[in-house]
Amino acid sequence: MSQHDRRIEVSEAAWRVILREGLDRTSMRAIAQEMDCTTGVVTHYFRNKQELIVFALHQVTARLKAMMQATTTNISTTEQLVAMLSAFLPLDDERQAILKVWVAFLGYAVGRDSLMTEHQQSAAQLRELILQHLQALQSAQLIRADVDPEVEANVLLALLNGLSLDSLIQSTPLSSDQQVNVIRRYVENMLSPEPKRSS
Amino acid sequence: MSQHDRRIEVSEAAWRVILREGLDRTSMRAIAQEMDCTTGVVTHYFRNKQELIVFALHQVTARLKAMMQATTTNISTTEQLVAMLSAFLPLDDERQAILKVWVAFLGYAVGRDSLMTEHQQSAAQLRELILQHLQALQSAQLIRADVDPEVEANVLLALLNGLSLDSLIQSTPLSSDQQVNVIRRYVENMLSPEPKRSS
DNA sequence: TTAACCTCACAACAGTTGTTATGTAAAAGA
DNA sequence: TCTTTTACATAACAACTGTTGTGAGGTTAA
Repeated sequence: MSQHDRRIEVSEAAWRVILREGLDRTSMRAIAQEMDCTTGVVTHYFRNKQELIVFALHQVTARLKAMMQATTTNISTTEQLVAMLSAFLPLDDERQAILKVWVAFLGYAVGRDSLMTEHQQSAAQLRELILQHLQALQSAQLIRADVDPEVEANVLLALLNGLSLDSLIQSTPLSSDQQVNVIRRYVENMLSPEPKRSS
Repeated sequence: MSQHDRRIEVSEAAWRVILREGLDRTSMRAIAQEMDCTTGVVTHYFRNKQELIVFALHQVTARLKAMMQATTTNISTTEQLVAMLSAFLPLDDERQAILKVWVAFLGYAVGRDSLMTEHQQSAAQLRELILQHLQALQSAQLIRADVDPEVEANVLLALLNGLSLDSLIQSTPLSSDQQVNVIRRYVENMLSPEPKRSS
């Protein structure tokens, strides 16, 4: 097993501890215990704790990005855009877990400018991803000309983050179908007026 | 100064430390130092740290709720609804500070079920607030009959939370006007069809 | 075989943590 | 005035933290 893979194993053990105990109780010893070994492993693959935290955060944001990119790369219909955006939503256990870890890291970043910058860079990448597809769809005249892709990219990402939080902190959260439908309705509101069909 | 007021002073000192240092570095001693006194004060007014944390969190959620309720209690137009919702957005320094503290607490709640429940209760109250106004507007036939207030209450709160996060983690966040406009456009999409006017 | 290296266990370090007990001066109440 | 309570300061406690160093055992390379 390569050194890089081993680092990922450590960071995934860290995820599990974070989910179970909380980020502030995720100590070196707790991570090692989660891996059924000693702190020697952790210190061997990471210079110090901060490096581990940053690495684990990178893994989270990389996964989020990968989830959206895993859909068709060439988005030619709005329904494909909906599919890509929905890939971000916490619709299964794995994505819910990632969401919780992400939220833990975000809260941890308050009061730590360097970590908050990491979050901003990650968010910028996701925004760019959405933006490019919006611009492509607008070039193809599938969405209206008066829609500002720069703004709507922010709004769509905000909607995704908001719906994700909804599933976390609402006692009566939206169902999976409802979450996707919210996205779909918002996207369809940007559609160009339907060309008249001969009836 | 009453005992209750003193407790609030302590929790507000905790907020400042959280903003500056991060929640996990907000120790009893750091809070006391922020108040220019010793830990004797903190331990005198709070049984233990958890009680302090829960109290400070309650103060945050109470403020958020108060902000939305501070607008006109009787919402008879959709623009008043937009105003109420906009009161939640982090449009000034104070509300941005509260947002950061809230995010810190939310991340801290991951792995702590009791704290997460507190967040859910707070979110349920905000949802109820929005829901009641939506139902009233629908009764007055200002918004369409096919709009489901139960769903839209979640969506609107998700949009508010999402836009708030946007201002925190986007390197190119929406301006204040843009944030309000997003809310306004979404609300106006629920409007009943305009009654024909004589022209 | 010998040497270098990788992987990890283990122990010890100083610093920080929440909590508790004790002391003290001021305020309040009788 | 005497007593009780309030509002802190101070110090000490064990538990836990990240970090570092040492060394053992196994693998690889010469």
